[in-house]
Amino acid sequence: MRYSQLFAPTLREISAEVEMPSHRLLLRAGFIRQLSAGVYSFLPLGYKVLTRVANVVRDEMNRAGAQELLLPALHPQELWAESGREATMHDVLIGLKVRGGQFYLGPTHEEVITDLVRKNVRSYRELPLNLYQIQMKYRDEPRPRGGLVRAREFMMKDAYSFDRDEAGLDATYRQMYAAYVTIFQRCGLDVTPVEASGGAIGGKETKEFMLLSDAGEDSILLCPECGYAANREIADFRLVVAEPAEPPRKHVAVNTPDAHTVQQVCDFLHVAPERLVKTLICMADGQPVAALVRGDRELNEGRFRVLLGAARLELATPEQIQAATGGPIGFSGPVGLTIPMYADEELRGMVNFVAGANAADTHLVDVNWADVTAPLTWARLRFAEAGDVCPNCATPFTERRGIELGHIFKLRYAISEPLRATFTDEDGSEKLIIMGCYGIGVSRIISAVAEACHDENGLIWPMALAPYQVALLAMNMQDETQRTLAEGLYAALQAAGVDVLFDDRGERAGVKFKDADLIGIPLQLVVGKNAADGLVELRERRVKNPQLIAHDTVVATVRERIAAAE
RNA sequence: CGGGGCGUAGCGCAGCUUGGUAGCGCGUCUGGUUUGGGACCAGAAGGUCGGAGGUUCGAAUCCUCUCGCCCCGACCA
Repeated sequence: MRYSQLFAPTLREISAEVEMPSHRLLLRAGFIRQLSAGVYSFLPLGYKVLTRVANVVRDEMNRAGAQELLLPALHPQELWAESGREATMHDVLIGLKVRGGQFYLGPTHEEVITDLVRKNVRSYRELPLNLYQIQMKYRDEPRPRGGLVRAREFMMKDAYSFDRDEAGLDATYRQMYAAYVTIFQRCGLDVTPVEASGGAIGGKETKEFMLLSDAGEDSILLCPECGYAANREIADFRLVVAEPAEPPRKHVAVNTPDAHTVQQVCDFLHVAPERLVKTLICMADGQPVAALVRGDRELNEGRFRVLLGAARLELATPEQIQAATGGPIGFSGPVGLTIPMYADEELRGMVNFVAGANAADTHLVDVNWADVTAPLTWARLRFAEAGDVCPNCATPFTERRGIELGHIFKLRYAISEPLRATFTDEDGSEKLIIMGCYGIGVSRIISAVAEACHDENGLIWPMALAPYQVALLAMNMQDETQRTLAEGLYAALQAAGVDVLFDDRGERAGVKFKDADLIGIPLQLVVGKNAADGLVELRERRVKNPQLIAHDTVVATVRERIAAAE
């Protein structure tokens, strides 16, 4: 490709509003442009990288025995109602009216693929089946961010497996796990598999593939000793129970005007947050329940929701709190409460703690569990955090942020049951197909690689994903010797099957260097003053190690370097 | 959805506090000189100041509403 023909509008400056390095660089280097929040165009360079990522994924999926197909983006509303996910995924569904009824833009394709399979698969002889698609998905994200990291329209690879039985699913799952490890490795990413939550769809035994990064949206707890790694949403830990340090006293009410946050109460009473029991009033499918955690801890709402078996769980509004506790928000406490109460097991050992009095501007001090008369259920309610210890080896966790790039999990019958996707087994009985689902954020990988591979001058693509393998820079196109040599090398490299971007513009050398660095092509071939001696300069974007080589060895040397890099 | 920030020329920004001729840098166009790390000189074009309403003799600037975008949180197969 000749740079003079290429549509790659690079930007010298970019708005200070754009913060994430990958986002800034992808915009500056002319890979993507935003149309709307979370909606991006892929320009030629960005599209080439997207295609390269997709091809790596495709390659490994095919190798693992999955078959590629393409599914509709328009999904009839009835199908989503049938699976029951119209309700659970309501918030992200983008609906639209079409002649013939209500449709949704596909946010994921379990329903569509399962419908396809239930209509076309009858016998155990046709199983197992692993089908995948690489295409745009659409979600009404509450908050798009970070460019391609979280978009409303994004490219995703999703594979769906259909097996006869648990053993078959196990085998497929393991196969996908191995394929994922290879895919991320080929993309040059150091990805950490972590224990994860199945989310709204449920499903046990699930792994997320995380790129550890400060820009990540998920919190990961890592055991430096045994390698246990888990998303904070589900991370397990070994509970260290404190022994009561003092005899219980009788509780008393104290006036705490305007102290409705933990911090305010602590400041006012001069106690540490871990001496407080925080009482959170939640609405579980419309019914009020109380969750008690230590003042300095965070309630894991997802875990709590699963514990309650509720479909929906949210924090109660001030009005709902008033109705459920008789007091205003910020002053709730377990003493005298009549709604169902769940207390974090860590609280068992606490004595003489502080809690709300369910009355305005009032807290109770020296509260003890004996003071709580209504039934109380002990459970694990809080998030694990750095400092908690590994469930396997009791080593303290470290906590990191991560960008989720892939997610594999066993759906089992979560979709096939409501959709009645069955087959006839060897013994003539009708059975539900057991399913798995394996996603990779293809467009997100672009951001992840950009985030992991860049320097102050721009992007640095790994050879396998680079938009071009070599940037051929002619320092001075006016110089006949340079121009002729560069044109010759361009033709020779193309003939040798090298993907080369030839900067044939009339720009000054500095501009060409800046653009080449910004775009991040791994190899740079510089035709300049040494052209008269038949010499050109070869260097790597990553390390900037100029090396003079004879013009007639260029093709061979470049091919060697490419092979070495892949 | 809660909190914070920002919308002024193609891009990046200043001007707004204290109302009075809309500015700077980059880019673009023309001519010339340059040519190994985003050149220089001369000239030129280019703006409904996000939108609507209001206050005022007069609004980019003050007030109200609204739309869009960014960041933090909530949410997230």
